[in-house]
Amino acid sequence: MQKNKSEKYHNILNSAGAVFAEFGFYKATISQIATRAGVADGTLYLYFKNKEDILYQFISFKTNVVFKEMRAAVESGTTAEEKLRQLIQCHLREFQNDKNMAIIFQSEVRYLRDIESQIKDISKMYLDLLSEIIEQGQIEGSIRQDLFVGLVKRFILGAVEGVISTWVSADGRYDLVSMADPLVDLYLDGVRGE
Amino acid sequence: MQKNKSEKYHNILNSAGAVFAEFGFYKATISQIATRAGVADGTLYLYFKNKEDILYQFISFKTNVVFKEMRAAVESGTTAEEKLRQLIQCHLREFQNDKNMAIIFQSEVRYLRDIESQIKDISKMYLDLLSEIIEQGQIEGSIRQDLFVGLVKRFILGAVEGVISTWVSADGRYDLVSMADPLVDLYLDGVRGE
DNA sequence: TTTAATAATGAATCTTTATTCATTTTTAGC
DNA sequence: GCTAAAAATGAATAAAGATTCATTATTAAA
Repeated sequence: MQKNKSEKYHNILNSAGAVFAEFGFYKATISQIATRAGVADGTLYLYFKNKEDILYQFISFKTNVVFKEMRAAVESGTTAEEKLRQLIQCHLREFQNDKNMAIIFQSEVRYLRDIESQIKDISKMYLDLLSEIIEQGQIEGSIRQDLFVGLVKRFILGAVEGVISTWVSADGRYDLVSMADPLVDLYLDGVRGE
Repeated sequence: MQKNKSEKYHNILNSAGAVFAEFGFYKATISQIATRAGVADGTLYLYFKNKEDILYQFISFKTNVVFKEMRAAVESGTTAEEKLRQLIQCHLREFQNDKNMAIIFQSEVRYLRDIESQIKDISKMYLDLLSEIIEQGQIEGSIRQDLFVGLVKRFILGAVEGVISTWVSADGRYDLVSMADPLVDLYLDGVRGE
């Protein structure tokens, strides 16, 4: 198994992403991935331990990339509200720009239940970003004090994921990023009338 | 294949639910399900077309039950706010009372992408319930007019699902239903301070 | 009790694929 | 251009597990 992350490695990884996204992990076959990558079946085993490892590495790689972006986005804001807007915008942008990733994160991550790993911590990292933002907002006074923060975080992440999920179901036919501000407005002000 | 939904049919369905929830659809085996149900492998095929059909029927059955409950819950309220509270409470209660269902809805429904069916409409039915409530609220004046309803619905459902998902990850160790009111408060009033 | 229909069994079959590895091709240093 | 190491190939292997079906057990009516 090669050690350096060569061009071929990433080529296979991307092909795998496309195939997993289209068929799901279990229905996807090694041959499909190999064919799409333009290599022989056996070649995959020079770069990956096994089929599961391909999924694992895909998710792991994407997670790293996306989190770097997200952290940068958060740091680009000053107030809690700015940071939140930047985060949600970044989240939607990254997923919009990589629909395979969006689909896989949505459908396959659940299958990694057993695999103890950094992967379990995808949401955790995200929720930690949110924690920081919420705490800052509470200090600033822009966010209420009387909140169950654990619930608020889940509330925010759940809603973004729901929006992404709908977008995926709609085959990515509309602009996802434009949902960011309306969504944050909902977080902040709720739906109550009068 | 039997036609009437006998006791054995439901026994198998429940066993399947437990096994699917524990191992996931693809890692679950027919033998595991049969053993847990206390019947022979072949017996499953007297009641179900194939393995996928078992999952399909499980989801289908649970969906019907839960939707009956949800509709009743909504109808038990008068104002939009009451209806929303009842719906979310019912949602959380039903999932709390049937963790296998919660896990399966969360992890496996995505796999039915290809299967065109009433199952695709799980969220749709739910979103329709929400539509009614939101529209009523807008007429009453308890919900703002200037909302993108499509987004609001997704926002609400996404957040509940997120909360359920966290509860499942935490192995169902706390009371899910008690999250209902705080959650609805978030929908209504948001997190903004002062 | 006999019998015919119905239900259940579980070992054998069949299919599908992930994985291996003996062989071939490519690469790069000389 | 030669050669040894590295990389790639893809046919053969092996394992798993879904599904079938000939056989056995159960049921219920006469």
